[in-house]
Amino acid sequence: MSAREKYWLKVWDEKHAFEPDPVAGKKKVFVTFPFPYMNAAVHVGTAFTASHLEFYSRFKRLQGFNVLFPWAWHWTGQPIVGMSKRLREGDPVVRRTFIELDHVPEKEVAKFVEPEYLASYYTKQSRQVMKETGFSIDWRREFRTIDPAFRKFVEWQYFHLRDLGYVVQGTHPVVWCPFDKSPTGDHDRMEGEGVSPAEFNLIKFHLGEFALVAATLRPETIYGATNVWVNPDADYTEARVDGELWVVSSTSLSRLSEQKHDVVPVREFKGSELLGRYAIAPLTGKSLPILPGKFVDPSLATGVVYSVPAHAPYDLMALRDIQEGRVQVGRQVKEIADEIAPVPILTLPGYSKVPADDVVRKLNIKDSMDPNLEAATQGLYSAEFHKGVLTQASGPLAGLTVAEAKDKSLVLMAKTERLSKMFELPEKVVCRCGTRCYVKILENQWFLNYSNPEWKAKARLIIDRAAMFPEEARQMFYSTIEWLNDWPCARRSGMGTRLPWDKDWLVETLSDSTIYMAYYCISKFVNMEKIGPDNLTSDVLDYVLLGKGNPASIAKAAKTTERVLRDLRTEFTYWYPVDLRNSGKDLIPNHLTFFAFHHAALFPEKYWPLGFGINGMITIEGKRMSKTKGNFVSWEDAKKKYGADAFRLALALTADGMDDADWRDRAAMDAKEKVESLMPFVRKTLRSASNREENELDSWLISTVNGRIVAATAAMEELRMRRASATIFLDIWNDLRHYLRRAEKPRRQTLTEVFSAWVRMISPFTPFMAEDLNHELGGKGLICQADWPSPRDFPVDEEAVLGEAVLGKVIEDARNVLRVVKGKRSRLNVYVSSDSARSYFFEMASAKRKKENVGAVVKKYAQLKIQPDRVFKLAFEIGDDRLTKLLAHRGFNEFKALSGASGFMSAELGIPVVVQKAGSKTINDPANRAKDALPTKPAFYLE
RNA sequence: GCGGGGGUCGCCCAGCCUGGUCAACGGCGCGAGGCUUAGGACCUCGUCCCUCAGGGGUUCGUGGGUUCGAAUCCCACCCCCCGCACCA
Repeated sequence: MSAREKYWLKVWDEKHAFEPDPVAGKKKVFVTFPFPYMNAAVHVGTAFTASHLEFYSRFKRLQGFNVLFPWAWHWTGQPIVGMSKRLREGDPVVRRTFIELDHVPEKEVAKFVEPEYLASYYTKQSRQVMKETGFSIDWRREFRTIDPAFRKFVEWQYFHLRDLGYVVQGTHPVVWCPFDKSPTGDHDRMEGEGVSPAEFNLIKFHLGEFALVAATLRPETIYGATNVWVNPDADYTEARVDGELWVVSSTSLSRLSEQKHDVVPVREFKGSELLGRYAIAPLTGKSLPILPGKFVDPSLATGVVYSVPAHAPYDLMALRDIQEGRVQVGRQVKEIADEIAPVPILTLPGYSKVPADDVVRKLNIKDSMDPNLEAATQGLYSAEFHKGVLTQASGPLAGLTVAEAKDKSLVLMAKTERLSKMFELPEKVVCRCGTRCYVKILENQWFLNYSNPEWKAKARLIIDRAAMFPEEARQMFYSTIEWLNDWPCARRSGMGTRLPWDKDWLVETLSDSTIYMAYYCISKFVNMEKIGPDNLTSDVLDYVLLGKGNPASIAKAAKTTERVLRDLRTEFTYWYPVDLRNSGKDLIPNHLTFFAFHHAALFPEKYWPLGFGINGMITIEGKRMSKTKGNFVSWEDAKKKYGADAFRLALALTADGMDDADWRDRAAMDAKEKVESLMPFVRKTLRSASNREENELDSWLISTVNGRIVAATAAMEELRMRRASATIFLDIWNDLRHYLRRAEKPRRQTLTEVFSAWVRMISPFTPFMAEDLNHELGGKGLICQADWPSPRDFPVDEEAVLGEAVLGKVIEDARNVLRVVKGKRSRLNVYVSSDSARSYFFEMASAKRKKENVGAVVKKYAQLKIQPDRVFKLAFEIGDDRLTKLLAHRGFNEFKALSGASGFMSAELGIPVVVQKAGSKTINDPANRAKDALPTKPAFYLE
């Protein structure tokens, strides 16, 4: 960190510049960021998202608002604990992450076996780097989500949600790790990402007094069943399940019992024992032989399936394996199998009667072990589902589509009690701990009832009313609200707050972070030790957050003072609602929408959030950021490498709206150079300035700055930081360059005015440099407490703007001519249009505009010999806006503007330029070109 | 599959809502010149094709359409990215 940075940090700190308290009558802005999770230090992605709030905060402060930008740290949940645990178990990958990627000293890593130490280390480091980057955060309100006082706040929230009926209990299938004794989410899996429980139909085939229970996802194919498959090598069990006698694979018993089936095993035997026996199918009543199928996985559902060779490639190939002797079976079984022919049950356009045969041929599949069978199955199932129609062979299902037949077959089988259900994972899932997962039905789980239509409606209302930056994000919120179902809001493990009425459960991490912005109003008092966790009773929080109850008696009961309670209430009612919450777009489908839901549930409308800012995700040099791939830039690395100001500016210039931001070293280095050269540029410019009268060029610069202020202000208001910072750093800089090139002598007064505005405009982005520059320019006080420039102080002089625009166009045209015309040239004559040509043009243009007949005008100026279509063409080229301005400023003296710049033109074009006015008597016009001149379009003659 | 966002002149990207001032902003890269002992930085000009008077031609994923006029509006299609839940 540089000495200057240290100095200004100290000054801001001493002045308490970013520690706002309620000020009655002063308008406020309350901005928040979704706290970062502390299993790692903050990175450039965090910085990018947070920087929007930082720039916005500083901007709003300059606009005179009382701005609160607080910060906190998320410790709740599984990953911190998980990393600690893996470290304790000696996992080398975790250790390497800490040491090589996060640069944590060995000595510290040793202590990371304690999860809270791990989190506190990263918290400390993150806080430090954020401070050094100059983030204007009120650190007095900082907290962690496991702080005792915060826990009281979460408990309060959950009591209320339960009372309101938004927390409900339910039963639900989950992917379960028997070792961790916990649901295994996508991110916790070694294998099987994206796999979720599917509901299998269990179809009972009568086998004497038993039911041989086959599992299927395609019950509508029952009429095409030709046999039943069991794995001859696997163990099967006769068991009493829910009071019935079932035959299923032995391994399925434990899973059935996890799914609330009542299971009592009776006798275990090998699958081969079943071969050659017959089982009676439901609906069809057909007696089907039981055949050996090695492809049958005993650990998938019941380990029994029925065979539909006409429509299932696996079944077809398994059957042929036996028929064609590729699989050795007993003679009796072989004879049975030889008798079996596929039974088609549906028609599929573009396929033969036996579609399974078509696909098998097409993919050149040889036997039932062929790896292409999976793809064949997928393809055929999907085709049949969308285009298949059941035939007469399917009896009552005839004429139905597959989807319809599926439903009807299930209804029919349920009627005859030949149907049961079981959840199963369609693919293998392995937990990070290495244990194979299965489906468990969890009972009495706690859910947030997001499916509740009234709650949804209220959440939608928040989105309807809130400001949204960018606007496109709004639709994503609406879709999320529609799609959101009940959310399990409690877990068994990790850090966090216990459900106050059911201490076996911890409030899940996303669910404890929905209204915590309100807690920033309380944490200030907790950190100042004006109130402690023990004082934060339900009644106290009811009073502070909802205004309920009598503060005097509540204070007494809670062993605190009425004064403190009233201050807390004032704090809350002053800052709330949240004016702006900014985050990456990845949080829309969960956190941000939860945030809306919970505010809708707990607070009156006047405290509902008012604004959402959404930005894209960050990539590094065009690639997704990933620690394991080494494609990772920490906040600290970036800040150290480029310096605080340049890092901030680079963040601002990266992206706008929901576009993904690409972090490039090259661009950041560029920003660094800009930042470093700004001060020398200002110094040099001022040294070259003199005191003189204001001229047209000064008016032009002032007018231009007016437009820049308007544009930058609008962009800041909409959180378009790239546009704002580009206007401020690139456009204004270019304007100044143009001014300096044009001006023979830059005017000190003009420059001072522009620099004064400029330094304030750059300050949200590069606050350290802005303070330095302000100091350099002799500004008093702190720039972070100055006023945002007003366009009113930079009046627009339309004629000066016109003059500069015409000059630019003339130079461009002249360059074109000079480029194209070869040969000797000694000077360029520029003929500004005559007064009569001018009048002609204006009269024509306004007549056309008023849709009047132009004939009279043409006649009136006939002696000028200017073709009317030239006039229209020029009017068209000039464009509506500028034409309006020209018509409004007929006094604009084009000759004066251009002749005043003849020296400049000569220098720019590298050839002497002589500006003359057409129609004057002394004009030098050997080629008779002057008559062609029109307003803003002078004629040229190259000598 | 569902939902959202995109495809622009070598690269990154602005413009699209509110059609014409768009051969299309800005940055990078590249070329020329200036400045400099030199390099870097900085400044200027150029960077789709053609053009000896400010002009012309062909462009904004593909194919249609609306319009006097489309990168911008409508339709269809192709391609890319992101999210899809018991988890931060």
